[in-house]
Amino acid sequence: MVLRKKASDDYHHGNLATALLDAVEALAAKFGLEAISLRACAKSVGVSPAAAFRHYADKRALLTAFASRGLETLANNMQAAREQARENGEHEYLAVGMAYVSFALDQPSKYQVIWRQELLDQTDPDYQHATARLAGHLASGFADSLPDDDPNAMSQHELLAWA
Amino acid sequence: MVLRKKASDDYHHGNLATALLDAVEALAAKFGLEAISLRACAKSVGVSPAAAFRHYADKRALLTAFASRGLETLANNMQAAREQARENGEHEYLAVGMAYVSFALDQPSKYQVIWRQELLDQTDPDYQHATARLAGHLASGFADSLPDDDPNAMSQHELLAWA
DNA sequence: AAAAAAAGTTAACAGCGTTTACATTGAAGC
DNA sequence: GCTTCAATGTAAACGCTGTTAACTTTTTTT
Repeated sequence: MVLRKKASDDYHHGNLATALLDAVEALAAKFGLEAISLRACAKSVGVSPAAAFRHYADKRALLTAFASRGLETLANNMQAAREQARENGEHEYLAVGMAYVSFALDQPSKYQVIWRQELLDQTDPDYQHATARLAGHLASGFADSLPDDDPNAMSQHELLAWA
Repeated sequence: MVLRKKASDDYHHGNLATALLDAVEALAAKFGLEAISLRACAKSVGVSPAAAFRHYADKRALLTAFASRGLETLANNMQAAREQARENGEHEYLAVGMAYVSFALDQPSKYQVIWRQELLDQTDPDYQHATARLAGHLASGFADSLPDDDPNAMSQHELLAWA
């Protein structure tokens, strides 16, 4: 593991990979997913367009990494919600559903990219790991009711069909 | 209404608007939806790129017209299936579901573009008319069971949420 | 036949993803 | 401490994209 003192030296950025992910997040929130471009991300980070290719094989890889980060965050939220529900003796699958809906509402740009399969590389190991985690949490409440007034019932259907 | 004698004169194509739609269909079937470009469509029709803009405001309008044509076809299929089911005393909603699934399987490229909202102009009158027709047919069997082993149950959910 | 409208053309613009060749930097080994 | 080397940046170019502007040709209308 190599540690760096500053991220703002000059030539070397220090953390360009995650800085690019942050740029994706910011641009997606501002202009929408479709408007995202590698060049714009690079410019917003203050780096040349080609620099991005030192860290991601192509645009698809960058978006896949961004989606993976979002999936991991969502999985973390679900895990925390489940543990708290278990402590309080509440239904875990409800907590999972709530975490899902909260994520979708609070972070729409992160949420949307997760399901845009045509933009992602589904063979990516990190992505597969993240989706496996998420599927595990979703499966926790799947044997149950799927209440019709639950807005994420359809999305669970989707997830199952795709995973 | 203006009639033309030939579609292959020289300068004037005669039916460029629908020829471009056919080109979209052919290219989508061959290379996938994401690979479709205005320039490729124009070239495949044998016309300059700029010519497309005499008939469609932009690429989105072309894709929307293509989606509308697909939706109308699907609605026609459903209508025919319903009438035949009624004659035979069968369930109409089943016929509608069958027509839907058949369309999705037989014409995958047409089917896919229909649901790619981010590529379409949902304010387009033709598109709205087509979707309204389709929603009407789908609603015919919606009060009924939504059997879990019916592959288009989810899609009906989707359609309802979006229409 | 003249004028107007419709439907093409070529050429250009800015932006895109991506590659190639080169420059700079930080770390490792002598 | 110098040299070497890999990591990480740059600049410039390629071919592609959607789109526009100015112009030409054809068809229709008057």
